[in-house]
Amino acid sequence: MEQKTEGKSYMKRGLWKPEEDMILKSYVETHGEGNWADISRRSGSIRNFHIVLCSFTQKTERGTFGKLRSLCFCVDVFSGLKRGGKSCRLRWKNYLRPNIKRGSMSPQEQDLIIRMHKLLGNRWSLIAGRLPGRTDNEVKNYWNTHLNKKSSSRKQNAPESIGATNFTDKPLMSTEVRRSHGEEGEREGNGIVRNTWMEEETNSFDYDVRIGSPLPLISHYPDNTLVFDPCFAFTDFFPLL
DNA sequence: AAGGTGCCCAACCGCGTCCTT
DNA sequence: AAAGGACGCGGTTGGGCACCT
Repeated sequence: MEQKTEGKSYMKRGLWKPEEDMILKSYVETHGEGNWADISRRSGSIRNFHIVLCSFTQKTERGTFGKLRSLCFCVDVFSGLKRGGKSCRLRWKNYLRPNIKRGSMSPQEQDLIIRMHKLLGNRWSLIAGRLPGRTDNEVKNYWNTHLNKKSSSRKQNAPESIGATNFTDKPLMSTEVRRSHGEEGEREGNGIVRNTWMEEETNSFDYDVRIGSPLPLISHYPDNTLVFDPCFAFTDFFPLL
């Protein structure tokens, strides 16, 4: 799904792929936040690229199992990430930014949202500012799907403590990541085994094409188990390029 | 098992504000 | 002071999933 936006080339839309996340994350870590329009503007001019190694551990109710390692080549930064600036900013702000808290709202957070909303109305960014790790989009969605109904039904019924409601935990990973890692389900009560891949660590290595940095063609990861040749056809790994 | 329905939430859109020139 | 671009915010949409019949 692509569309001509922002008066430039055709921009990709829809759900973000893990590779795109990786590229955006790499860009922001290298260049900092802001200049979102530059990400797509610089698209196509490969100047350097990152190698990112992610480790995941599989946690089940029977304990923690082996690691899944995924090797990702982030063709920098200047990557061919055909996304509009707005889309990149939103993705970073709502999902990729460090310290984003995922999972269900605690009773305290629910209570705070209700009280703040009573005070400020739909000023979601202000409300989110009082909830560390929560985004305005998340607070807004949460209000619209959970609290709005509850709040209106509370007007009809007797006022109650909001902490009494039993909310189920949300998954820890985004929809697309959960799908790509084959998450089975969270309904432990129904006999379905919890099977969640958790990102454990990420290592990245840079190769600068501009200045021909003297990084070796063969790199070893900390445990000396992986080898990488940057002359690789990395486009094989990035259908989006 | 298959189809219908409703819910959730990530992402998009439009508009207002801020900043730079 | 004006214009244009970048950014931020709130409203809305729609894809995918779970549940129901």
